[in-house]
Amino acid sequence: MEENYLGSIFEKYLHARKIFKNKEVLRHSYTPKELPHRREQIENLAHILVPVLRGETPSNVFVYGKTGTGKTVTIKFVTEELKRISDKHDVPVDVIYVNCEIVDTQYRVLANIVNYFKGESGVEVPLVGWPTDEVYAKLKEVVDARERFVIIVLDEIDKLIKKSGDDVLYSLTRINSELVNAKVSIIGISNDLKFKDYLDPRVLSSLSEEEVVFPPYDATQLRDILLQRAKDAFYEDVLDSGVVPLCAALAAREHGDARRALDLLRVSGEIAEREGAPKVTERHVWKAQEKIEQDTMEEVIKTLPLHSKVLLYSIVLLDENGELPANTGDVYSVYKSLCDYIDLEPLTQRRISDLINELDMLGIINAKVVSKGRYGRTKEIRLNITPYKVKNIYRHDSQLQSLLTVNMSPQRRLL
DNA sequence: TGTCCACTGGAAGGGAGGGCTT
DNA sequence: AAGCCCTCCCTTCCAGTGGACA
Repeated sequence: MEENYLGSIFEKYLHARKIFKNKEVLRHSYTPKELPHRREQIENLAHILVPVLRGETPSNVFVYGKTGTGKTVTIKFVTEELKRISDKHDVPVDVIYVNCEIVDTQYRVLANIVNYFKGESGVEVPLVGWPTDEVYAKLKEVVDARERFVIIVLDEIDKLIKKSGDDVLYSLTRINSELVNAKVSIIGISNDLKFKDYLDPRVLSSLSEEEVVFPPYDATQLRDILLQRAKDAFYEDVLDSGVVPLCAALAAREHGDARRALDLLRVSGEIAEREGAPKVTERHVWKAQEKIEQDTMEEVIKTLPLHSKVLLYSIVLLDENGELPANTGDVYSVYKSLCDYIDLEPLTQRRISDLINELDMLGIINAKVVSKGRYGRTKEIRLNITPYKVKNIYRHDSQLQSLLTVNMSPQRRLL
């Protein structure tokens, strides 16, 4: 019996038509051979970088665009192409890619650059320990070891500035005056324009000698991108004709995010595959949309700090009691009882007020400031997710499991 | 028209923790 | 190791406020 059952699962998969030819093509990290609708940006960047081939230092570049507008992939594409051509003409070019979301301190950025050359110089900077000055001196030494062009790509540069200030940029943008052999130029990538305000004007003017803007894709452009990738990712005829347009339309709604579009297409395929369906249909796309949204929401809630989780649970309880929308005071009193229950020192109402705003920003709840006249000014708080989902997530959280057994009387007494 | 509620949200400052410097 | 500094999280204090109600 057991074997028959298992057997039938295997049979089902054996006979199901294969969906994916090459799933890698749909990953964010994949660099396609062609980038639709980015010709203008590619040409701009090429113009900016082309002096390298004549032995001149190219301008620094500042690249701006929202997430999923193809900034990183375009830069990678252009720099790889530049390297290919320059190799052919015997112009030594090194491109160093630094993701500042991960490498987010001055020290680590400099260390990363020095370590890029460790094969050649034999110098390796440890993760911590050296004074920053020394790393910088070492950097100059290894970079200047011979005549060459060094292009430093600082992706998510806004994160670096916000965390560590603009000292790194200050030193990197004027490093050329201290080098004899090598020339350095910088490509800064950001999805936040406001971060420029934090920059020293001298750094800013030096960094944005040239600027390249990546506007969001519209639905038609997203469709072209998806079609191009789908050709390599899926077997022929497994995609219903409505699938790609729907993925494109849904992603266009989310500020034209190509990453989101690719995720949708990939997850749709995965769902179809798991169902053993012969084709990917629009129904699978809707399911994928729901899954992605749920997954991100779940991830957000899971990584919430403890007090925010307890706070969220008090809103869940109020919801189950039919007492939403509630105001700050109500939520705070339930929160305090819950803290009491699990032996947690409660935060002050002032702090909770901020945490409520944070939950609102994350889209988990809605908090609107209203004035109830005689009855004061407060926030009106609503839940944006079903209580069931929250409980489900807390089920696996050892600190919060005990909350799941708590019920609330209509007088808001915990039972 | 004024009062007064139930907060809001700014400001200042404490303390823990982490990284850099000495 | 010790000192310093910065950042983050949080508390305390408080002036400010939109509008129902008298």
